[in-house]
Amino acid sequence: MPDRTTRLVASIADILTRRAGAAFAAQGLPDSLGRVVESGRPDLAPYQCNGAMAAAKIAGKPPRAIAEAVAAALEDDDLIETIEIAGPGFINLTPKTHVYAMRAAEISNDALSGAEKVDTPRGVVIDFGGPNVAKPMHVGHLRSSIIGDSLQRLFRFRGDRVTSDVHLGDWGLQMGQLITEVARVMPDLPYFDESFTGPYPDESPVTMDDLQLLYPRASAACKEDKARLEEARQATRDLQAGRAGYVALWRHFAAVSKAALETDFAALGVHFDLWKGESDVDALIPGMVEDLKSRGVTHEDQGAWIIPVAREDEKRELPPFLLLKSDGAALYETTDLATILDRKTEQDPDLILYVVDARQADHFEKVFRAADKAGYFDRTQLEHIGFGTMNGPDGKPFKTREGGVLKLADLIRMATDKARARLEEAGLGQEGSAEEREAVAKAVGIAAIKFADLSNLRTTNYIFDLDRFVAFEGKTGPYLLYAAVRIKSMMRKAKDQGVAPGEIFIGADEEAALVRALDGFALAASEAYDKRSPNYLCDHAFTLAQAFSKFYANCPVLGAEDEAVKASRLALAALTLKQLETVFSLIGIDAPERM
RNA sequence: GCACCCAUAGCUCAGCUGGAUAGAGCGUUGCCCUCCGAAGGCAAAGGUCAGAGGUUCGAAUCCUCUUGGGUGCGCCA
Repeated sequence: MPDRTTRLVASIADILTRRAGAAFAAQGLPDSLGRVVESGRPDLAPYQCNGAMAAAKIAGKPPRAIAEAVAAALEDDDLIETIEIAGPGFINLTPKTHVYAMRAAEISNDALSGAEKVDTPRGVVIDFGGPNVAKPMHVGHLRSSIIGDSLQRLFRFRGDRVTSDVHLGDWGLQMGQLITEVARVMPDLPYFDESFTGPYPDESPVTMDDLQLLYPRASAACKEDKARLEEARQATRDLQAGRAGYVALWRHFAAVSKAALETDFAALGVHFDLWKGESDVDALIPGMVEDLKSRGVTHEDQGAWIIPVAREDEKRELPPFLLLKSDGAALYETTDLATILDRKTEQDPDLILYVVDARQADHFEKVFRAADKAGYFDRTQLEHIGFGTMNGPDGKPFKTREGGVLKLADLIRMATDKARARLEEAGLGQEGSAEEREAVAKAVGIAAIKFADLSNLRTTNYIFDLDRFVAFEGKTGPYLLYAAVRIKSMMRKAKDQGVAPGEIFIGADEEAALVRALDGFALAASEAYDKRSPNYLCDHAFTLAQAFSKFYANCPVLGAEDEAVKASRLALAALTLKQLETVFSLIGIDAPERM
């Protein structure tokens, strides 16, 4: 039996890092030099440490001498098979095969599939989605929703206490525009009669479809006509001042919109803890403004109340934070600041993340600085998680063929249609019921969209190409689902044959490589967490699926001659499936039983 | 004008705290199903990492400049 005196309880790279770090420390050098990573030259060894070269400067010794001392110290290590020095001082490490077996067993028994919890869990509010009342969700909301949802899943997974908030756009000028538009179309409604004493009807005078038609019309009219715009502004002020008819009408807008939004988010598989909106903090604004005035944080400038946030030592021309417009009305900056106050009282988070289009970077910088300056919230605990836009094939923000914005619901339907066509074309998943086939098509469509979005670097723009996303070959969501489904199929077959997973041991190279891939999850999860970038999770899922495919092609599982090999390989397959599904749960996709 | 994001294979993109021969996927050209789902595997071709300096034993990565593209910049959200 292999030597099992040492338990790992960390990734293989981390354990080797500790061993190498100790060897550096023994030479009086910083243990951080011992960092071991997966090798860039897997033909030489699976892991490498480059610390000796960096150490040469500190120690004033040739790097090879340092590397040799490290190698000598680790020569008899119970985890290391070979340790070799190459080139100027690269230390190449090959772990003993039982290290892989031990690590596989650990990951298998681990609730987090090998990932690690954060050291100190924090309370985190994640603000994302950000849809508006009266406007249907469109592709512009897609990234915020998908990235934000993945982040809330990941932060929870790693142990933080997360509160997600959709932060509905329900309170600005757009509401006044809408109210005045409805007044034009249906002037006889009681909402516009100031002498009306109520009660107002329970039934909304407008449907979601009506709103979608009325809002763009109102918006365009206000752009063209100044008087029309002033009318909308006045209505906005009246609404915010509590004019009963407007408030009643506004409630209908909100309720009708929310119902539609809930449907969209449900289709996307995105959940929010809170459905708060800008209007919810309206009541906090007068007190906040008073507080800021009395403490001299804000002052009047050109008729408006501002908080200067530009700094002397920087060249950028950051405009001041606008607390109140010259007409006394609040802006979205105002509600964002008030929302910070609200969250401080309600959740008292250690961190607030705003998953919003990168184009709003300046806006958030102003809000964060203002919050800090007012003493409401520390700047370091506020983060704008910006993202690039989704562009069409022409490299410009995505538009439909008609030039309009594509609704989210239509996008999902398009993806599902394509997925269904591909499934039928390939003759896959056709044995189930019509309902099952439809569910599979939808799962594939959603996985295609989400994976394509999340696998891009968060900060860059990306080109939307549905055909590429829904392709079943290559680095796509559907391919990942396929990889998982193939394992599920194998597990069913194993059960039928009475084969059970057993103890994992490593014989073939592909088995070791598969465990190395599984082992990489801890790093992927922490990178994704630290950088607030789910693309590390996507990369990991794909790397793992690829490693499994190689294993699958070269290592017969149920066809293995030896019963112990069969049981070990089946356990590896089961473990891969488990971790794959864990990663899926973090990027919000779901593998069906068959497809 | 100022600030932010970006430029890597024909196309779409990765590249962690600077490390060896810059990686995937698609596409192209071969090969592999009497064998667990070939939506797969193996192999080949394909690169002045936008350009120029600098720091370093070592730069796609860090610094400066230039070019080219995207975005934002006082009372919309």
